[in-house]
Amino acid sequence: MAGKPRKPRKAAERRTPDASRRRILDAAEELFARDGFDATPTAQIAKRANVPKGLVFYYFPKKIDVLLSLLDERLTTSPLLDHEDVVTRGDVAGTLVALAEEIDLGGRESAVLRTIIWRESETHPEVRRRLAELYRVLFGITRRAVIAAQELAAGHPKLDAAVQSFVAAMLLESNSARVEGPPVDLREVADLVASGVEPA
Amino acid sequence: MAGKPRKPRKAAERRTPDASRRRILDAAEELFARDGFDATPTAQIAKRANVPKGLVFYYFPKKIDVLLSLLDERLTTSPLLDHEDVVTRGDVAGTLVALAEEIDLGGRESAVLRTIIWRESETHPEVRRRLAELYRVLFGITRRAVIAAQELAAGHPKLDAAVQSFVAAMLLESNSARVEGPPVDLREVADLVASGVEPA
Amino acid sequence: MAGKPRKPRKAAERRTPDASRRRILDAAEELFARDGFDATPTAQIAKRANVPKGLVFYYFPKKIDVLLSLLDERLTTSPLLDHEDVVTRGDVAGTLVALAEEIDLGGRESAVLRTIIWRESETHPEVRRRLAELYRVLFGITRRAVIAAQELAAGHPKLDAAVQSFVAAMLLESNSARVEGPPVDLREVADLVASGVEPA
Amino acid sequence: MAGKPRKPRKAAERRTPDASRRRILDAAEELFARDGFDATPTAQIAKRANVPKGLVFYYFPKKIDVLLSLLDERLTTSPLLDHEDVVTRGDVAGTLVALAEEIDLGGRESAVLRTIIWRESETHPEVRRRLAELYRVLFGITRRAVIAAQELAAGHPKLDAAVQSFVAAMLLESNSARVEGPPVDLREVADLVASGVEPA
DNA sequence: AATGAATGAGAATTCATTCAT
DNA sequence: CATGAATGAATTCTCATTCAT
Repeated sequence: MAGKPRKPRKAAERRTPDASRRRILDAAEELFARDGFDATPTAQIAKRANVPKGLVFYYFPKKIDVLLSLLDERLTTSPLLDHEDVVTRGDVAGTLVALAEEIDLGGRESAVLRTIIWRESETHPEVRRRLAELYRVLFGITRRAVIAAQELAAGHPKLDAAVQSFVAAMLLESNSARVEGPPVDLREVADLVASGVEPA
Repeated sequence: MAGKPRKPRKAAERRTPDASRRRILDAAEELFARDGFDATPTAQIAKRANVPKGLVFYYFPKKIDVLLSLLDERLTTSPLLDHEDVVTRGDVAGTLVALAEEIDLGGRESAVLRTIIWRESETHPEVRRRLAELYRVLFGITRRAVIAAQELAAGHPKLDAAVQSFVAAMLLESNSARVEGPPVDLREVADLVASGVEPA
Repeated sequence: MAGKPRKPRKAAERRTPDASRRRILDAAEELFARDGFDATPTAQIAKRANVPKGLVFYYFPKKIDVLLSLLDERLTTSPLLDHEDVVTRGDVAGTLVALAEEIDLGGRESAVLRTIIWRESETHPEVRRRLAELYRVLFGITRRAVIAAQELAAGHPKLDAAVQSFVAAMLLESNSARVEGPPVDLREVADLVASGVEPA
Repeated sequence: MAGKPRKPRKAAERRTPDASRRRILDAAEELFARDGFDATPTAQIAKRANVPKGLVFYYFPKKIDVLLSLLDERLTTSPLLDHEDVVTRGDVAGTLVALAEEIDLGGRESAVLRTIIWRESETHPEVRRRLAELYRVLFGITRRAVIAAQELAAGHPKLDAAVQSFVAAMLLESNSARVEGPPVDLREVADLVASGVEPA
């Protein structure tokens, strides 16, 4: 080791601008997920993305912009939209479980989400705003799924409570797993919640 | 390896040893709660505690030890113990709501808890371990409260789901409020959850 | 984990990259030689090199890397190589004295060497390894010089002892002079040692 | 861990003042030998000596005084005196080898010596002075031993060179072993050196 | 005489950000 | 457009030394 002279780069393997930008976001996503936003130096992002350090700031003037871009660009294409396919008519519990699996807050794809949910929400107002929005989206999706599975639920007085309970359980489950805390059984929670909005 | 000798200063008017230590923990508690662990420099803790910078490290060799000590020493005396008084026999929902108010995850007293729950759990393995323990404690308290309110619930197949749902809701509620996300109505969740474990 | 963002300043008139790095090594060399490794703060190196503090760590992530780089890069170009010119055929003693003068462990050029020989060898395993290597090199050079001066010496049973004695004397001489201890007369030692490997 | 409240001490097991002082010196000797003077905090000395931190400074106002006291008090009682018993009349080489074994610069007893010889001699003028003295003592002992073994050597023109060579070899040997450098064979050096001062 | 809490001047190291090329 | 050297404020942590008790 020990600070050797640096070696010049070949300008040959030039990438398209877009490719570099994506590589940076890819790298940041992994690192933020693994180490958190604060604990990830921009230099490390650049290194993992295999781009020069300056380029990160070329595309994202402030470090927080990397996270913000991640949220903006990868939440819309993320599993947060369109979940018609998970719905099983007449089976609210089954629908909820399928939904949880589809959203998969604990999975690799949701790394960015977990980062902001469990960690960076207070760092920056922009991030906080997006977390609030995320909660809203989760509520919306879940509510729509329940109603799709059980039309009568639409006006049910316990619908909101059911939705809130299940979203809360999904969130807790993803975090509990992460810290090796006591397990949350989403299937059982789904049963409980479903029984609350099912016709007597 | 700290290099050269330094010259000390006059010692200030002596406080009792314990006083200084407590002042440091008090200051840290407030600051961690407000700004988070990483965003709180030890120098600021010292300043707020009105003690010299070095004293923080005299009592807590590593910064993380301040947080750990906070967790160790203030979680047992925290609102996490003894909640017999919130129980209303026969009223599971009422009991849960009272419990939530008593625990008050969103309140000032729980500032440290919130910090680790929502932010520092991944920073340090030690903290993660304590978060897992915290979840376990929350589950335990809630389960005992439900059973105390409704003896029949003890063997109820949905007891676990009910407990998990309500704990999850309490946690989500405290965070949702924090980020100004959509509100969680703990009373309604309590009703839903209670109906799941009540005798038919 | 360095906390909050800091705001940079205007970059000064640009030097060639290599220039800064060399300036740092130059400064470190002088300071390590004069004050020792531990007693030389990186800040002082930067100051003497007339570069900002951060640049030292840009090139040498850890302080020890400065010393290690010094050893790696300035020992090969140091007076430790090629000493054919000091050899006087048939005059082992004269050759040894000339060699000692050439190597000049006590001289300005050998400042870094002296530092690690007499002081930092135990600090860091990396340095220790290099010191062992240095001893080996000194032995090698000295042996080759003796053999070059006296071909018969090649297989002489006392060759090793002669080499070891003279190297030891060179080292002791450089240190004894440094601490104003009793003088070591290398010429006399050379005579003694030479008489041991000369043909009867 | 994490800065627990301190436990009061029983004033019962009071030691004699002298015992504490010696314990401090014992601890310092081991630590200086193992880690070097600079790298050994006074706090660690106190801990290993099992005395309160303040006591170190009670007996030794400055840290350097610990080292200085060590040199003053343990060099006179050290194996540096009286070596009549190692002398074998007529066998200079054997006498030198026996002497080296007796002095045992590489052994545990000489830890302090090694510390100052190889490391701290430049730290403080006081120490440097003592190192010079140490060299002088080593020279004296060795010279006396040689003369005792070989009376004729007293006026021998190569006596000084022989003494210097052997002392140098002893020093190099202890250091070379320490850093796992190439071995120095003191027996062979003794033979070489002895042959230089033996009658033809 | 003994003690351990108190003190603060550094020391090493990190890192977001700038900017000349 | 791209790049990597440059920058310095901020941070954690160390430790000899003092001193009230």
